Amino acid sequence: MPELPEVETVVRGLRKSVLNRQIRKALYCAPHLQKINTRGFARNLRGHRISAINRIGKNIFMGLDNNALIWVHLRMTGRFLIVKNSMEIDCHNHLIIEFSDDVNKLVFRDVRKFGQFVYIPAKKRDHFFDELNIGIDALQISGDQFVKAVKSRNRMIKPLLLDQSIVAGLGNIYVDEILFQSRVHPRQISSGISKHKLIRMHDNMHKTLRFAIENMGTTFDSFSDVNNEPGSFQSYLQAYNNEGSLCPRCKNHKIKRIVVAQRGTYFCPYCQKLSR
DNA sequence: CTGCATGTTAGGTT
DNA sequence: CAACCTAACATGCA
Repeated sequence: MPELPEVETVVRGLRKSVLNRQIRKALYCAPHLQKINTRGFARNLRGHRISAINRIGKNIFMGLDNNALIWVHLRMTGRFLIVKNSMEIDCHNHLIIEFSDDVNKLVFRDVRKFGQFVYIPAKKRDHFFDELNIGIDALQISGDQFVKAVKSRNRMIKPLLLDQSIVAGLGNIYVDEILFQSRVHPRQISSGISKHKLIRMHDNMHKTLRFAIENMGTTFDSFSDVNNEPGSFQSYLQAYNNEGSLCPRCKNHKIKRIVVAQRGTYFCPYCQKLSR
C-alpha cells in the first residue's frame, strides 16, 4: 500500500535490477487485474530494452527503447519482485518478465488486484499524461507553488493533500505525519492557513518524505522493495496508527482517531487545534 | 461474523 | 464549477 517513499524505493530497486536489460518474453497471467484491457501487452514488450525508470507521485513509468512507456500503479497491494528463474508458482502473480540475459525474472504480484499496468505507444504518450492528470510531485513542488496550491482552495487540508491532481505522492500515512509535525488539524480549511504555517508544512513534507525514503519506506504488512526487504520507517511514525498512545510532542494528550475523507485519521487534539 | 486496510474513482448531492 | 459523500473494486487479517 505504497505512497511516495515506498514507490521511490521500488523505483530505485528497479533501476538497479532491470535498467538496460532486454525483455525476452513477458507473460501475462490470469486472473486478470481489474478494469484494464491488457490484450497484446505481453507481445508489445518482447525484444525491447528498458531504457529509463521514473516516478511521478505514486506512478511508475518504465521507458522502452522504442520510446513506448509502461505505466504502472501499485494501488494498495501491488508489488514488483525480482525472483529466481526457478521461482515457485504464486497465484497472485499477474505479470512475469523474462530477460535475454536470463539472470533472473521480474514479477508483478498483487493480492487485491487493484494494481494496473498499461503499455503506451510513443505517439500516445502526451495524451496519456494529460489524461492521468497528475499534480506536481510532492518532492518537486516548490514552497511558493505549495502555498499557492493550498491557499487557492477552500477545502479541508487533509483531503486536499490526498488529492493526487494537486500534489502527487502523499497518502494516508504521510499526510497524518506531516499535519502532526506542522500542528495543523486535518479538518482545517486550506485557504485560512497562514503562509508561514504552509512554508513550515512544505518543509516538513520534504524532510519526512526524504527520511522515509532513506528508511526504505513504511512496512505494516505487505510492502517490500524488489528484493522482498521491508522498510523501517514504521518505527518513526508519531501519529499514524497510534491511537491512544501519548502524543510525542506535548506528552500530555492521547493521539485520537477520527474519520476524515473516509480515511482513518490520527492526530493530537491538543497540538492540532481546529482554529476559527 | 464484523470491521478495517499505505488507493482511486464513478456517480451522485449540496 | 467546486467541494463533499458513498459505494465499489478483491482480499486478508485481527
